[in-house]
Amino acid sequence: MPEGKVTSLHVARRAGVSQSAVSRVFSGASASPQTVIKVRKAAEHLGYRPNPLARAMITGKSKMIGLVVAYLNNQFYPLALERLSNALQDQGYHVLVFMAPNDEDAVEKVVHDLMDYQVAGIITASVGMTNDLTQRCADAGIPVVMFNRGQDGGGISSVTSANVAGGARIAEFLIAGGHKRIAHIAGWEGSSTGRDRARGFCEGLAARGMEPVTVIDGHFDREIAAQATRDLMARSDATDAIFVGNDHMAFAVMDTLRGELGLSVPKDVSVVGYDDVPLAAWAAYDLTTLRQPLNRMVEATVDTLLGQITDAARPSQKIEIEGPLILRGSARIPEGWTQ
Amino acid sequence: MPEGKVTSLHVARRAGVSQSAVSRVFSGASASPQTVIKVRKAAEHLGYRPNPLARAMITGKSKMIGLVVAYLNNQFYPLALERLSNALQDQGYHVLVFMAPNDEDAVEKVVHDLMDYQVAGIITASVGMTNDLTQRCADAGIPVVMFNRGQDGGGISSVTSANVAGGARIAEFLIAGGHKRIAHIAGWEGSSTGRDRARGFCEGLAARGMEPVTVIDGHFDREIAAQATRDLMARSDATDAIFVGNDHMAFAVMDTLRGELGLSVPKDVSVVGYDDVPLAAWAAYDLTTLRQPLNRMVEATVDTLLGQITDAARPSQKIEIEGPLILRGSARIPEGWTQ
DNA sequence: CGGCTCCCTGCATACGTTTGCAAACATTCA
DNA sequence: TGAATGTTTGCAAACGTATGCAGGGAGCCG
Repeated sequence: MPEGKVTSLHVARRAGVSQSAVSRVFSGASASPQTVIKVRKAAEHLGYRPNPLARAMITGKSKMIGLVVAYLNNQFYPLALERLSNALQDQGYHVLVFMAPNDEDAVEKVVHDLMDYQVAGIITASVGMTNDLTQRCADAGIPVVMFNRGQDGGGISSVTSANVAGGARIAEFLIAGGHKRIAHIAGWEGSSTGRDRARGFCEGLAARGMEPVTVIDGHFDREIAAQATRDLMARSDATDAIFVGNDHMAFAVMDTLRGELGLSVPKDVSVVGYDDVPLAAWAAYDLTTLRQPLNRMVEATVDTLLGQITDAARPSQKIEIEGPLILRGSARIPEGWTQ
Repeated sequence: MPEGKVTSLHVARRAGVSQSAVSRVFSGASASPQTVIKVRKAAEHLGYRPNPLARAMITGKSKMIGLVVAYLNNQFYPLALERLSNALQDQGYHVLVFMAPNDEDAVEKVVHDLMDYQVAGIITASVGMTNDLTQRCADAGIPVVMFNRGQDGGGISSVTSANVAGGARIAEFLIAGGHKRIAHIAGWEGSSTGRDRARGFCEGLAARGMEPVTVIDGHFDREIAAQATRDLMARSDATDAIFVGNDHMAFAVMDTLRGELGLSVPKDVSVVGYDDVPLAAWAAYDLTTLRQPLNRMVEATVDTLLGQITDAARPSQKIEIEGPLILRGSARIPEGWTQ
């Protein structure tokens, strides 16, 4: 059995061929059947494994995908990470994870680090990028896909759920449920996701001649959402329904309503979230929410990214995936409501 | 401004020195102050950044740490990942994430992939490794630290909380609370963590002349824990307290007790978990649990790993960190109980 | 049988760094 | 002033792979 490192040269010697031949066998270039057999056999005997770093040096592209993510306390993102990583592993790629606070400089620094590693592509989740930065990635030949966030500007790919439609759907649902004073604790206004859901929701209400009691920015943060709930319920006009910009905040809203204010959900107030993270289905919350189809979003993200990696000319695309409203116990269900 | 790629050679030319000089400046080797200045200036002007892959080729060690993790649905692990990644980023390292089901072959495959990337070290979380495999890593000069899991065999480092002591502490607490029929839904028996907590718990009971009503393996799984709860409560001897092997399962136990069986926690049954993930503090669960000091565990993990990386001779160590019992509303608090 | 094409193959170079070696230089001390 | 010592520096050889190029062989057709 072999010592330390075994290289393509060792394999070549043992197989009685040149190093190039070994390289060609393992990089899928053409080689005669006999050569392939000889090389494979020698390689197996020696326990040879191609060195991906050396390969990356030559080709300029490593088999790594950079994943930039701001935080993992919202259950949605760990799951996305898990699925993304699995899907990419299946395709022979590996995930280099970077945490980056959601500010411009930090993201820029992180992306530079990623470019140093010659990643084949970048996925950002819950993180924004300036158009300037995405342009520089494009110049470097590194495709970028934004996951669960969009960008108005130029040619950057993104995969989101149909947030505007989702917001509108929830408006429709709450109105049908007979709610009269509906409030919205929105996602962070600095994110397309938060803005789109809010817009769809307000448009949905307006289409039926209503408007929200108020819209408060919850910044996707538990504490802020909890405080927003207190403020909201302290007002004189009794709010009877709250659409919360994501599940993570919705849990805080429910905790505040029930635990702190002694209100009943949905008897006193209906609560609807967005995401359908696993926790939403657990009995303690049983949250009615609009599902983001995680599996399909991950699939679309991987497809788009790998597509752009193998075919640099492929144009960027903005993919929106519709998700269903999941009816549970946190919001009154309109009579005769069919999914 | 520079085009495409700028290498150390470009910098060398502009600074009027040799390429080696540039390398020495950036790798921290000795160089005269004037050379350093000339090189730094030229580098900045050109926007030079050393290529970490080329460096890894030569040195045999990349600035990447492999992180192997089985699943991310237990909130504890995403948080650990987040903290680990941040701590390592601060030290100039980056995290290569691999998902691996907890079986021997899969882990072996994944570790080989990691070795191909010449990672400087490996952290496994919620994943076991055979002694044979850790030996091969050691042979390859790659230190391994197991996070939240131990290993009986030889020289492998691990960082866990003091699971035996924690289990015993919970036994003490539940007995002091006057519970008479105490059950344990244990963590996976295949994990040191699960075994140690169970052992400490049983020993703690025994020390006070009690023994558990029953011990069921919950496999760290929600569904299995829920079923265990049903089975448990269907028995004739009314269980009045359950110690659950981690919070993730404890939530399922509470959901089942309250939502499905209509029991009250803690009036009918006290529930105690293990981990103190953020969700445990949320009003909907308000779970009494033994805290694993995540920050200190992460710190110890990073210290140990980086220590072994910089000093290959450093012996492996098994670190146990004690955590406090966090009193909340899911278990009856003994009168006069002081932390 | 000659010429043509086509497929394999080996040679040599390139990728961007680190590092051993020896030459060059500066510094100290006798 | 000369030798001895220590510090910088450049040269060149690695690290392990991919790939353009040209030579060699096989096959086909006339």
